[in-house]
Amino acid sequence: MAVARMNMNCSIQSSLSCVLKPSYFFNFKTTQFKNRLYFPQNYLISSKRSLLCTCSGNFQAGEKAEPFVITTPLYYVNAPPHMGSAYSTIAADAIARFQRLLGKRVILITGTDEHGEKIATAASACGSSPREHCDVISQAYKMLWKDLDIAYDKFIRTTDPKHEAIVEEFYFRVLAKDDIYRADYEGLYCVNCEEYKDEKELLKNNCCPTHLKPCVPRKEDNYFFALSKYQKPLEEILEQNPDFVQPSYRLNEVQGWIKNGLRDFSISRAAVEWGIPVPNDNKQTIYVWFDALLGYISALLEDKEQISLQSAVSSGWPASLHLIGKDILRFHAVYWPAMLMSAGLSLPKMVFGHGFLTKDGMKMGKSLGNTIEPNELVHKFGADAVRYFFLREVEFGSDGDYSEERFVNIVNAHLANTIGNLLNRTLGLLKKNCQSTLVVDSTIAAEGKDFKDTVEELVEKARINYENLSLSSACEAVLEIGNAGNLYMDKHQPWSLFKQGGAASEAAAKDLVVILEAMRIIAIALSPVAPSLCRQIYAQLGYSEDQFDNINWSETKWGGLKGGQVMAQPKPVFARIEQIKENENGAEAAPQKVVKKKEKKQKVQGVIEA
RNA sequence: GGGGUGGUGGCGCAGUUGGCUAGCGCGUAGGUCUCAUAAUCCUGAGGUCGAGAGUUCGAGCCUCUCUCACCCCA
Repeated sequence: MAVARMNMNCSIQSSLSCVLKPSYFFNFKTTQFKNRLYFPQNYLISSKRSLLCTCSGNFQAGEKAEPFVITTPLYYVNAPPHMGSAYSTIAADAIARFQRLLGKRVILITGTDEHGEKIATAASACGSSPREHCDVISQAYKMLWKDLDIAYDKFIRTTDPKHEAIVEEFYFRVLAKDDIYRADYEGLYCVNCEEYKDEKELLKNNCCPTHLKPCVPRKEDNYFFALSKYQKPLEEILEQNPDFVQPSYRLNEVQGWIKNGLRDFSISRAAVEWGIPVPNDNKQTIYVWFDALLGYISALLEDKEQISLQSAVSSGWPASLHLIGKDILRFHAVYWPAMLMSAGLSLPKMVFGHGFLTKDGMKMGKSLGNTIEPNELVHKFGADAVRYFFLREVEFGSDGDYSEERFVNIVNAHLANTIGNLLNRTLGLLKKNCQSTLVVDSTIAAEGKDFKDTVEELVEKARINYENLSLSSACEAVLEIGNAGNLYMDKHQPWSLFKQGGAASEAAAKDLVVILEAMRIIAIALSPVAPSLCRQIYAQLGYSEDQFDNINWSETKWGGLKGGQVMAQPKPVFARIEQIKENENGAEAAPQKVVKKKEKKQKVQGVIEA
């Protein structure tokens, strides 16, 4: 229920510290390798291991290495997936893919939060059972993730029996700690929020500020979690691990919440049937926090494994990063750590709260009818374009805006014009002049050329930005390689050199190798963001699917392409998006830009003819 | 009401411990090459850095006041 009502963000730097080469260890923006949080007393049950780099060279994904566990929120199935969920998931997937490139064993967890009154209501509204409803919506999520190239490792549904078992065990642990008690609660309840509201925050007629519908008086005895007991420990944790909350500017807010005093919160509902029964009291069901958040742990269970907290935890807990939207930061940065401490489990290493998306400068809302439909977007423009746009154009952590015009401009300029066209023009020349075959090793071709150094510097820049979760800057650095490549082409003009023949022709052939090697590096470095596009680039460079599936960040080092390698037929890897706009009659007009240029040409011709 | 963040060329943003002619992306104007996905590359236009005052030899960066926007809390 609620995990999904949040959003996410995250940053990784610390935990990721492992890198491939010692030389990669300099220059981090933040206090990187503080890999681990220092928790008071024994909240750290598992992890001393990870602190320093566990890596050595291209370490293999060994069973023993601590995995990099990253989570998206578990999305609430009250409605089909929206763009916010897609954004969180795209970002998490890109980070996961980058970590895999570093050779880490990565577990990307996502899933759906399926309990609660709202779900039961939504289901009956369409005449189906809650379970049927959940099946449909969670399936819709899975399909969207497939369309968006999300390579998740675990998809946990909170209605999964093994999840329910974990929830129960967790509950007992906290109960044994004396952190759960029963109390009467009376107040105004918003059915849509599924929570009690403070009268102060309500609008006229006791309307909920979020749903604008009247809240109803409700009285029930609930079970409460003694959050207030954890005020001090939480303060200490944040003080000692300032990187725990990311982006850093959100830390103050979290500290403010804690400082203002923490109130125990209700963890059960008496009037809700669609949920996990409270152990020892089947008249109540467990409310979202003690249900959905546990999905991050239950998801770790292997299929044939014994279902217990211990075995789940041993499969990868604590998470390296919870990526969420800023709206659910409180629950992940305050409630959740306290719950974990109570249960004697380690805390996640980082919680990153990303920003919200707007459309054409306006907040999105169903009532406004201006939502971005992720399905529509991905079907219209493809996964690479959607992923690239949101990761590149929205500074990760901040709010960001979507407009179709901007989307098309950016994606065309970067993916089609800069990267796609660079590959295409180079392969065209290679085909015409070299039978699509590289004449020498890229290392030899680049001898004495600054270009190679430029590329290596930019790749390193990209790597550092990925590590710091500055995804936009990482994209930017990769794009700069493309710009440098186009510039190199224009300066060397291999097409003219080929016409001269002889030594000039040989030099030109080498230039093409140099560009293609840069292209190969781009394909690896951009693969976390635009995996399908990069796969196509790799294929055109003459590599197999298998080779692409096994790439490693260490291969961004110059020198991968060897003489004799045969390239595939040149074919645009990313087609420009031509914007079709309707004219006044409602009929489709030709793509705007094209029309413009044609007009220009005709004008020129007219002048000439006259 | 308290607190926070932010207001930089059309749009989105960078601007380090205050210092030479305020940068970048997209867009835009003109030019150029012709290998390429009407792409590339070059050049240009466009900014009183929210307003006002102060500190300073010097402020987009510091101080104060005001204003606008968004967020958190009460």
